[in-house]
Amino acid sequence: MDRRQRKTRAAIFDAFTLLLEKRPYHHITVQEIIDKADIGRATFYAHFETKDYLLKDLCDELFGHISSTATGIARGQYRYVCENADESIFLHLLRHLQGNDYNILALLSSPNQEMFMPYFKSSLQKLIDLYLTEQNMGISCKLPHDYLVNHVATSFVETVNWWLRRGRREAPEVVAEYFEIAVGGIVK
Amino acid sequence: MDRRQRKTRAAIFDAFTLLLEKRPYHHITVQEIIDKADIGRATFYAHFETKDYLLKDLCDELFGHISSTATGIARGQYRYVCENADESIFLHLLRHLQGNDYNILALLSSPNQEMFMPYFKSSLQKLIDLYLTEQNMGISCKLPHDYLVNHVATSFVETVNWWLRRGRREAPEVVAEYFEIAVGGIVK
DNA sequence: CTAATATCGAACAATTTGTTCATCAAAATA
DNA sequence: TATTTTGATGAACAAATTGTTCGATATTAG
Repeated sequence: MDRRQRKTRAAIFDAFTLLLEKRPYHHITVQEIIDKADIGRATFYAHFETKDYLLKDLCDELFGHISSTATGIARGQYRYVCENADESIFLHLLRHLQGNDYNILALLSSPNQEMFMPYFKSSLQKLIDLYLTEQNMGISCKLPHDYLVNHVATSFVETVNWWLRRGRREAPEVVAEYFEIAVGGIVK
Repeated sequence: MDRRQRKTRAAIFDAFTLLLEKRPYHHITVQEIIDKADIGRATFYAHFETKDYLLKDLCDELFGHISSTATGIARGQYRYVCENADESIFLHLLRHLQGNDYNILALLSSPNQEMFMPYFKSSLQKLIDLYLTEQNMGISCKLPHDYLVNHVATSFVETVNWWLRRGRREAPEVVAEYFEIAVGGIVK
């Protein structure tokens, strides 16, 4: 990819992200993005058909990254066992969230939180599906598989949102503990 | 309120609801609403400042109704006890959803499902908050009250969404059973 | 160096929004 | 019933925004 294209694309993503952190998506105009990114109008439309496609591409990049990281973790050494795991996969995710990827955190704390939830959730679902299947968990319980996956994924997303809404006062360990109490009864 | 006002307001709500059932909120134009409601342009703006306010008013009406019904139920005879309740409050809500209020169901099944979730959830939160506090439940467990309320409310909303996504194949009793298995471990 | 390609910026039509106003119709009131 | 008040109408309007086009310029890759 041409270096110019890369720079333009990055400039647009950065500008868009900054705007999304402050104001609701629907109130952000293409012109604002263009101004903040400091590019020409025609250039924007050479990269993205519409604002909606821009959003989609941004989300794919952000959560695709998390998703692959998560899948990597899922193949690894972590076990979802409430009693004796000293680092559950969910604690790991929380740490990962808090530490590296400030962008995702900022967006999940933004006025557009609701908009990003589905992306976040669906990347988690892949992970949790894999996880529950691999470890043969949740078989003994009477819940349909997809119901269970959805329930666990949603509960984690909501746990993160609760954490963020309160300004991340609790340590990841505490939050992970809450989450495991909340869903722990089912899959063990 | 003037009969003309009532009729106009109802016409707008009906038209808007019909449109919301089929197409995403952001793609619906004020002009479309006007056309479908068969009213004058100026009339629309005499009733609602913007499309956003119209949405808010519609939601207040829909979920305010559910919310007060729910609060009524909460004051009543129902108990959230998994083992021996022959009709939990949640089952009652599911029946109520399936039966009477087709509009809410249609909107929660629509392309705008995500948009209505927060309203649905917050009306449930009031109910669940009341319920858990009244019955002194969830005290023995180590979760913060607001975390617990949020978790239970979200789980119910997601249960309903799961049910709707699959075309309401299961009987309300079965769905209520799933829900109670999912959250049952915590508050007993 | 040269050919290909990305950016620029201004100009453009098309859509949508929200307002205004004079006129007409319906409701409340006396 | 007659009068007054209020709501509905629809056309016309400015403003904002969108997505496109095109010739000129700058940058990259080979």
